[in-house]
Amino acid sequence: MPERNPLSAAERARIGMWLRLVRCYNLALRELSSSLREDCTIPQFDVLAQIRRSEDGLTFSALSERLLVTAGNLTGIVDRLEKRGLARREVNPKDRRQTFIKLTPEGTKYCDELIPRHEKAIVELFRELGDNTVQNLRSDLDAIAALLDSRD
Amino acid sequence: MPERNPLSAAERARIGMWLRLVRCYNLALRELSSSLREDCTIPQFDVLAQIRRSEDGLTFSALSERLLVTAGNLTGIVDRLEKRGLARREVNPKDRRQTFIKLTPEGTKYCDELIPRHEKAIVELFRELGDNTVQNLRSDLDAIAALLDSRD
DNA sequence: TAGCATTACTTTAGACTTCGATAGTCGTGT
DNA sequence: ACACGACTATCGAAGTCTAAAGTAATGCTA
Repeated sequence: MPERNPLSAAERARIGMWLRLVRCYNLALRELSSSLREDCTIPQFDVLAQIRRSEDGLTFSALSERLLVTAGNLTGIVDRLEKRGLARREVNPKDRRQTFIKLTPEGTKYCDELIPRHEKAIVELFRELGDNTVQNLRSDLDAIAALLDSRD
Repeated sequence: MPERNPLSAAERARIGMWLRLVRCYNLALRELSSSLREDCTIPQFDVLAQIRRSEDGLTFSALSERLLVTAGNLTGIVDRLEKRGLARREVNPKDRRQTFIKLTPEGTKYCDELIPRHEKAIVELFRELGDNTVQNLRSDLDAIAALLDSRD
């Protein structure tokens, strides 16, 4: 009998909220990745965008924290960016454990064309949403992020 | 000069909203998948949960629509569930192109233990969130989903 | 009933993802 | 000097994901 301990309305509301968040994430991500498809994968784009906005490049562990992915994962992504001539590795001479990931000049040019295009795609995707809906979502999602950041 | 066409406040708000949504999704997904880790991957769980709540099983294409993944992807996931003895394939005798995915008795037992546990993990993760925050998020996310569903 | 488009699943190739193990490197304490 | 523990990036295995091509079954239509 699965009804042994039925959920309260407040509990069901939280589950429903999560399912809706997952659905929105997946639907939007599909649109956005198909709008970049010919140029770049989303993970590669995320790495490029992070490096672009930081002078002097970023280490794998710094990138790993910002993008919420494991460092092992980044190895492959950066390999591919390097192979495309968009990024390069540069060992930190002060601490040879660390490797900075930097943009090549082509990578910088590439970013300056691609980032505004991607931002436009995001804006376009949510254009019809009411301005106050957007504001509410921002602050409510901030509340969730604060909750989750403060765990362990 | 990347400042050629600066974004309006409303545009920046939409981009910020999306970035927050991505962050919340990733943070929460990490917690939830680690709470299932020893038992099941999230995609396998999603397939099990869908089949569990539908009598007579589901076809690959029905599952594909509900879970927003490609059918090619499901082949591998169902293979693994079959190998674990939790699910089985059953060709539709009325239309031999279709395959129903059904739970084995062990699969049903497994679901009835795992699903409540996963629901509890979700509830626990968002417990501290205010009830009206939850309600607002539900309806605002519904607005996004409606927007995205109505595309092409 | 022979051809043809459609539908449903599988396969393939390439990319992403995690975890756990490994190998260098650094700093510290002895 | 040197051992120890901590940190950093890489590698390997297993799983997830997509798009595109392949295969099989079905249905339409002439």
